[in-house]
Amino acid sequence: MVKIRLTNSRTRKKEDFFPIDPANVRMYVCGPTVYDRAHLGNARPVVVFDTLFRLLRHVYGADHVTYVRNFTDVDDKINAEALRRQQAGAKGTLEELIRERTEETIAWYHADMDALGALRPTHEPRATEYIGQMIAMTEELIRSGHAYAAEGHVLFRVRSYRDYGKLSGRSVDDMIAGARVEVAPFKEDPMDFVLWKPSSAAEPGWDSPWGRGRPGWHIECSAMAHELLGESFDIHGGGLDLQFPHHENEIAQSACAHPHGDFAHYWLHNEMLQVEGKKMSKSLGNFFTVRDLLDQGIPGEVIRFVFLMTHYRSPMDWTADKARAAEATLRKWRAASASVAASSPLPAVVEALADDLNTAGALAALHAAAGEGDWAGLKASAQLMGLLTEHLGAWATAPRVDLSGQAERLAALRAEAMVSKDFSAVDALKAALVAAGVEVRMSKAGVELVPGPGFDAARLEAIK
RNA sequence: GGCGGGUUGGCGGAGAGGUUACGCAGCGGAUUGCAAAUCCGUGUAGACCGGUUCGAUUCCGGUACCCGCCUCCA
Repeated sequence: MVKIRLTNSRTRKKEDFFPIDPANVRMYVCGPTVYDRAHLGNARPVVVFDTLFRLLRHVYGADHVTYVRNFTDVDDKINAEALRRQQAGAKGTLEELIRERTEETIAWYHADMDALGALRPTHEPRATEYIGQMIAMTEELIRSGHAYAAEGHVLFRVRSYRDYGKLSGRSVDDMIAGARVEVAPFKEDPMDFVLWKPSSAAEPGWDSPWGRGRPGWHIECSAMAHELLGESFDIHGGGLDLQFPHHENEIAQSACAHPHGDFAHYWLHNEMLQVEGKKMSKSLGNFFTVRDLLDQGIPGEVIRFVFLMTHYRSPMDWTADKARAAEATLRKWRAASASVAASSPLPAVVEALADDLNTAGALAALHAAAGEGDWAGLKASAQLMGLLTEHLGAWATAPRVDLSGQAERLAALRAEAMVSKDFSAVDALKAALVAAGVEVRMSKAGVELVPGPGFDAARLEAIK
């Protein structure tokens, strides 16, 4: 059995991974809020944890891993978008427009993440389908004294959980000193956070013991993880920005509501994404979605490769340069392994992945395999990482065009030129072919024409 | 202010207390009418200052700089 080691944010150490039940390894990852297209930053945890999912399936068996990633479909940005549509004349109630918006966004999300070669998780629960469980959990927290109702809200009593702040290395008192917390008259303590809040008529709401309202953000993950994975499970993942307060709050709620469980054993956090050295933000004009890149003709497989070039715990810089390098490598590997059947993943690749998901090291092992001409091993290993798979490969398939006529013509001109020593006609045709995106290979053996990345059939037609 | 992370050769980016990372680019060569593609060869890097050690880029301490979170943006 391959020994997996993971850096546990909770202990800040790299630890051997021991699942609670090897027959059912369980992982929960915080998913997107479905109000708009996923931007590139959203895609990083998807690829990171997809890679971990694939590794776990490889080690424990495909049927022995349960991966849950939620859709947050209760959110003020969704409400705002639905309201905007209604005011713009869209038909339907607010609830219908919200549902419409989230359905649409989820479909986009699936399409975009599929394009990155991410497997669908075992379960993709939507917050709106677990409101009952959230209410039940909130009631339990009130009953056990960890939460209190006030003015239609229910708040978690942070001081009632001794270990609050442990995951992110903060103390409640330090945080109060920072004083960047929402102060509300009904809070016992400024750090207390919302489990339930009242909804106005213009907001979606559900009936509850505290009146019509909606859940706070953090409770959904605790409720869904409990429902689908149990009181204790193996891995909880997400972006580093979620470590505080989101994950801290999840732990507090879950630990207090289910004192006999210990929630997640291993916490994994991926570092953030940057673009050309800067944080991606709308104000800097470097904000873009996964779909934007795909529409520009950058294949999802290339995006995935670029992500895997950097270890998940380091900030990753997206650059056009890296995309170019990744595309060149993938083209080479795809061409070389196209007609080869995948064997089994190389030990060096599996070991690199098992060592805290060292994807950069795994890619290096792939390069080594390429150097040795082990295309069967390379293909199997790359596929373990979600690369060189069937369904991602369409972009790299050379256009099916018959270039034999041009090739014969070029060969004839060349043969003449060899005698006359006047190569101008040969060079002119070659230049035209290159301009049309055709790779021209001439050797003693003959002339070979291969459609390249920028192949342009129209320009080829123009050559006569 | 609090907490956390980082600083590796032209660029990207890993591992390992002492032996070539790797990729891209570059350079040299083979090959080619010239190229392209391919192949071969080629790089005394480790922010700074101390400490531990026979030996540190790798461990420990400090300094500088950068970044993230604490503002429901992953």
